[in-house]
Amino acid sequence: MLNDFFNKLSKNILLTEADKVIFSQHVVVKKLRKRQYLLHEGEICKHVAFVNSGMLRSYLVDEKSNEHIIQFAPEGWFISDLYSFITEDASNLNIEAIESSELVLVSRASHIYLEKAVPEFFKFNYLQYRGAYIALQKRLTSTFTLSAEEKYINLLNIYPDIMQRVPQHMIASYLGLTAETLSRVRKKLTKKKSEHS
Amino acid sequence: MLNDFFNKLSKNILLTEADKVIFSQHVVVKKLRKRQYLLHEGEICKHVAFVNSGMLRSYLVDEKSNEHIIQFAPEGWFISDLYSFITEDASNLNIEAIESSELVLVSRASHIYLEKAVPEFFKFNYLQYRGAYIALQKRLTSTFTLSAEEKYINLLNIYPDIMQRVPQHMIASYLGLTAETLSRVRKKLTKKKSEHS
DNA sequence: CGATTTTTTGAATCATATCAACGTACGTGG
DNA sequence: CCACGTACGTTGATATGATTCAAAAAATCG
Repeated sequence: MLNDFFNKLSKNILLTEADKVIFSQHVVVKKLRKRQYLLHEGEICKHVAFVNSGMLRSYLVDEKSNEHIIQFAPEGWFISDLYSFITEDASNLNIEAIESSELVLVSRASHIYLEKAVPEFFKFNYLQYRGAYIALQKRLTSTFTLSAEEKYINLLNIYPDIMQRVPQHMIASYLGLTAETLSRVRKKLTKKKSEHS
Repeated sequence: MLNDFFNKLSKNILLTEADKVIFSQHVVVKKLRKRQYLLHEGEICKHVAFVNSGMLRSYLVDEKSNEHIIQFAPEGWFISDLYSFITEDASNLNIEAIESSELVLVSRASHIYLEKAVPEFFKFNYLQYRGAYIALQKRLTSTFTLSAEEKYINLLNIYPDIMQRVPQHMIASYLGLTAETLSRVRKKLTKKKSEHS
């Protein structure tokens, strides 16, 4: 059950068998069917979830009830509302499975415990946060500097297979576009492509 | 020279006098006059800078040669291009003093050394990265969900005195607006305010 | 003071959003 | 297996918020 989880950790840190035992005593495996939620806005985010299989999304709903996707988490990724998880304030995010998924959940208490009991896990989180910060900064600058078309192409460069897994309107939401705009962008691109050949 | 720096660290971690001695041997104090640069794009970012006094900005220039401000760093903040600093790839950011400033510089080698020699510094950076990630996520969502006017008001709520220190066109750049748009937003707001009274 | 930088204002333009309708595909229950 | 409902994607017409360009006004600096 926890193999993928341990493999992920092992890519960045050194995990002993003893560490794995400790982890296995402090994490919970959970399955979610498509469209089930790990977190609803208003709740306190109780877990960091590692995605063993499947895929989740976190999103926020604004005053005009438009959804804005913060993050996609396919297998091998983590997802949470870190702000709520740390502060124990109510979250304004929703986290939903967009495919049937298997998760490894780490509660707040376990997270704190594990960082002490397994110093390498503390280091792992250090690297995660740092990497997430850098990646998010890239996303912000592409939001500022690119047109709708460029944003879409840029995303495809980073995640070439994303269109095969994620509904188009969710991609639009992630990019900060409307579904209609993305549809038109794609149409224009396929036209360009056919002209080009 | 390093008092502000140590005070900043001490807000989140416990620093011993011995730690302070170690730090003092591995950091460099540098002064920058207004308009001087800590980093030009194309260079490798060699330092993380703590701002003792003054204020810096980091920004990126896009293909249309528009500037986009990534971060402001007034006294008490850190600034760097973390991506370039870590990977030692060329940076595409510029870091410039927008006021005469005094900085405490930590080189890459020193940063790595200090994280080992002063475990609390490792913890400090963990907290910094985590906090920076959360803050950046808020900024991204406000970019997605708010109008120009709302973005400006939102910024004033977070940094009430920012207009007193930063030229207006830089605020616009930080918010992802043109200087003209921000000027019009402000005009509209002062009108609203006067009507309201 | 003159010179440069910054902010303001106006008019035209543009990219994207909005609203509404339609087409298509999918999956579930009858 | 068909029919119906729901979700998803496309298309068109129109609206809108923000940008662009240009120039004047105001502020700042040496």
